[in-house]
Amino acid sequence: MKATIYDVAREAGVSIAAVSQVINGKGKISEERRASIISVMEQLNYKPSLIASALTGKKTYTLGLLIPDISNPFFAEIARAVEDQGDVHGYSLVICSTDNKDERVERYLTLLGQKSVDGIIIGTGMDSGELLDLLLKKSIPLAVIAREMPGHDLATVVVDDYEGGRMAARHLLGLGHTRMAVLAEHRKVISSRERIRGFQDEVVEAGLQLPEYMVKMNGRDLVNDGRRSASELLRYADRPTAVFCCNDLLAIGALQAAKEMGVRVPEELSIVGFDNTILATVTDPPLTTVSQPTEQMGQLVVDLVLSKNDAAKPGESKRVMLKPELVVRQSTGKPISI
Amino acid sequence: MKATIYDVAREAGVSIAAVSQVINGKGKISEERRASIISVMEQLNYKPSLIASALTGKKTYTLGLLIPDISNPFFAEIARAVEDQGDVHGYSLVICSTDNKDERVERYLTLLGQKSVDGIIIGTGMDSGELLDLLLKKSIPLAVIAREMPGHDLATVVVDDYEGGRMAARHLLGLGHTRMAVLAEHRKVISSRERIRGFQDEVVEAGLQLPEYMVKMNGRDLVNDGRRSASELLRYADRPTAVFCCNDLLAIGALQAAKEMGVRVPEELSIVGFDNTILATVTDPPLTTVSQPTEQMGQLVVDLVLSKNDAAKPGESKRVMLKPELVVRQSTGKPISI
DNA sequence: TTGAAAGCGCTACCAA
DNA sequence: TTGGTAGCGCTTTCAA
Repeated sequence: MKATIYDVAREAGVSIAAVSQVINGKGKISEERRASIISVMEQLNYKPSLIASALTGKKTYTLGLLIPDISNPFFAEIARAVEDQGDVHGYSLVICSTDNKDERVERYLTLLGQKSVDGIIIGTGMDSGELLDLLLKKSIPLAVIAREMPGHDLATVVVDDYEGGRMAARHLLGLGHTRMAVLAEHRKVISSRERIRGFQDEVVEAGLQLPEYMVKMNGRDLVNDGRRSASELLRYADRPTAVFCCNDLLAIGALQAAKEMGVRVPEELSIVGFDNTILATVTDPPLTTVSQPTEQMGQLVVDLVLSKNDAAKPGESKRVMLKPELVVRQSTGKPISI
Repeated sequence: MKATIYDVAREAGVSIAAVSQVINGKGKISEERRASIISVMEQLNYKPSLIASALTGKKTYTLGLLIPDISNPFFAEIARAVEDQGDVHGYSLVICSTDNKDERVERYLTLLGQKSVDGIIIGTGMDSGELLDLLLKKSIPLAVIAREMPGHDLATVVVDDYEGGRMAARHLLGLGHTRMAVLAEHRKVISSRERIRGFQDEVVEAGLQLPEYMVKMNGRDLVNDGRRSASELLRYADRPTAVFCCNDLLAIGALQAAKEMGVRVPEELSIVGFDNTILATVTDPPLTTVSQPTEQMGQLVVDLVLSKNDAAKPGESKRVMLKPELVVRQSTGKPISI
């Protein structure tokens, strides 16, 4: 069986209060008692139960991370960054893959609440704003990463999605493209919407159009849905010479569609991704993509949710918006007709 | 503030015992009391604290997963499978990326112990067998995935690594290769060793050799280390015509090295990976690789650690060994000299 | 300095 | 059926 504080106290011939003191390094204890207690603790291999300590109002040293899917390399990278920074402060990480389904979001959120985690980091889309209020009422710190959470004043770390979209468009426009398409995620995903908006604004400012039928929404199975959507685009009589994909997974789908249909990339179709995951470096051809600084984002969001940062003006949540960066590889080029 | 069982009891005009009854669906309560209590619970948005309930000896509904790195797509897939199956039984998942460092393994293991998780799934290498015994003594169920844990009789789910190595070798031999090399992980990683052993046995049985200088060990930064190792191999006067990589990440490194040095794949160098991650489908050329059934593995290991499977003979731990599968893509071909 | 004791929120046993 | 109550393991007053 597991040793408890009572075992240690008995063995050391002291009260449990004394043992608690040395565990927490507080209070006054004579050096010899402390030493003897410590030695007993080691001997019994005693480790204080975090459950019990949490019940007395202390921390659980657990953070929750809500993301669409841990097997999506982008979120896996975010998770790793969050885990590492949490680890720095002694926290461990509960992973919650939501598939962007409200039902899963809801279930996970209440579960994390019941487990009294010390903070929840949200990196997934969700409709259920009420749930957040509930959590807030239970005074669980919340922070948002890689997403906006409109209508809620939460600490947030994002990349400038709008600007990222503009960068992608600027790059393609600069190459001379005039017929461009977009592969987006579910419309629930705000970052995706922002990227499209930026892309579109830039295109329109250049005096061109982004007709609605050139913008395809996609479901959960990003690669395959992206592939299907791209095939459709490529079957148009006025098929696009370039496609901006709201993440690398969709871009890979587009790449596959092009390959299947014998459409050369980038000669006949330029493809731009988003996220700059490891995937973008290994595709054929390597993907031009908009990069997010995942490591920095993970660090910042953990510090925010744990309020390890310099406290902002009270009542005003911190917002950090990082700059994306365009990484040009070989999946983009001049349109062949030019 | 968060509502407690006392709030509910007071509000409903009953004892906390009654409330506890309806939470756990046990004991006898009249239908009306039950209904009224339930309505009060909803009204107060009461959710029982899992911390408190865990302290009374019930489960924590938390599982720990130790893996080298969640940002490695193979382990991200495993994690997703484990998470989903855990979710089926109402458990959430704490992710622990160890980087295969004993120090991290140790820290995470004791942390999980202090948090009284209901089970730990180990998918990382480790030297510290004593720690496991300690955990076992504290009666935390353990199970191993995608690894062997020699010297410990633990429930285990693996793929037949040895056979996987043989399959890779058979494939390359069948293509006519005679000078082959291996890119392996750190020697601490047993699965890697088994894969090499299988590969080597098959090669030797074919009357060929696998000299030691053709086997390169690699560190934590798999892609880059793989790239470096592959460059070395390609600089040999008797450079190999094929290389078997113990995972897809190493294979990608090899691919990059080949590209950098102008070595054509598969014409001048055939590359075989292992794991069949999403990466293998997007590389240029797509990777021939040995596939592991991650989803099935995740499901099985969760059921094992929760003993949801049909109980084995007591005292005898369950072992499940799944068959790998060779997925032939375009990174392998006949050696050019033939 | 030290320790007795009152919780933390919930479960489970036992008496009413 | 119901509710009082003794813990679960630990923290934290508050006296001694």
